[in-house]
Amino acid sequence: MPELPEVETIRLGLRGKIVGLKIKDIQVFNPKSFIGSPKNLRGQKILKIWRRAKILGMELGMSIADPAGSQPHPTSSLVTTSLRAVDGAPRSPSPALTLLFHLKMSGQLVFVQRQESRVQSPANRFIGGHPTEDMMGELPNKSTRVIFEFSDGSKLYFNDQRKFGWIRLISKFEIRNSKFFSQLGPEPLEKDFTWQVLKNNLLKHKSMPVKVAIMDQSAVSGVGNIYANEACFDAKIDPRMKVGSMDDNQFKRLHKGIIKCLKDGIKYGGSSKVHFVNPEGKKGYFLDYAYVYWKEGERCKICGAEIKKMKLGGRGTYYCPKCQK
DNA sequence: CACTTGACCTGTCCGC
DNA sequence: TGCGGACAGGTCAAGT
Repeated sequence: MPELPEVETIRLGLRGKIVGLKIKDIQVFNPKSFIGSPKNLRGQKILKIWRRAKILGMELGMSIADPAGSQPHPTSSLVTTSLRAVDGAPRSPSPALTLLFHLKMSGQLVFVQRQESRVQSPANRFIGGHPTEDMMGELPNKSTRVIFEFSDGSKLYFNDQRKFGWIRLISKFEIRNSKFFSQLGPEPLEKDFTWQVLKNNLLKHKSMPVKVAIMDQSAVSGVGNIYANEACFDAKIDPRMKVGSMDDNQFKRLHKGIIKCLKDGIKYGGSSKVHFVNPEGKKGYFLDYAYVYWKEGERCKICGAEIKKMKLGGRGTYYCPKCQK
């Protein structure tokens, strides 16, 4: 599910709520959803929350004055093995830890204040002109895989119907050295993401349909199926077009289209086809403003032609046959 | 080597 | 009403 705009929406929503909170307890209902040793979390404070591609990170720390911090650091195989791997590296008694979240297809992160009722709250907030809509029922529900409880009594629910998502507790060191992070392509909303960078990275896959290529996270990070469809439409490029036969103008339009669609995604609070909700349990409205994704059989908002669907690289692909050539 | 398929899971929808 | 199959926004490994 969540692509860059959805993960960013979660980051923005959680930022003001959980930074500074101390983790009191954690419940793991599905072991595969949490990698690492959950008990290492007790007493850790959330210092910072960041996003890279579709990954959300929470930096943790113990305050010196905190009695919990003076407890022996429980052994985490993940943490200790990698620290030992560096010869001569001083072994910190309590390495700085980070929680990573990948929501994959159906993950949700919902924050609930202490004793806050989960009944429908008044629709008094607006995103993109919409009253926000509460999508959550009671929590926990049958998709709840992990619950974080903070010392002020508030809770963070990790719900994930399909169980593809994961939470991983690792050291900062491992992040810096992980193959996963080093292979990620540029952040599309940073200024070093130029059209030439996009072109060079995509040209690794000359014979690939462009829509499939921009979902390669090493070419540009954070674009998934929804925004790949919309970016091709915005750029007026047939999603089947081979990367190798694109000219510079098309790369420039595609570059612009990717950025525009991702920014719109964030502006409208993400896409909620089925699962996505923000940390308040409310849906996002990007799909109300989308041109092709999930619009098969509808009229193109630009030219009136019928939006078509096909399969490309195994994924549902939507396009306007008249606008995109 | 480039690209596709299958696997990981649960739930929904559609046709018979 | 029930059953089988296709499909769903991500990513990795295995296969062609």
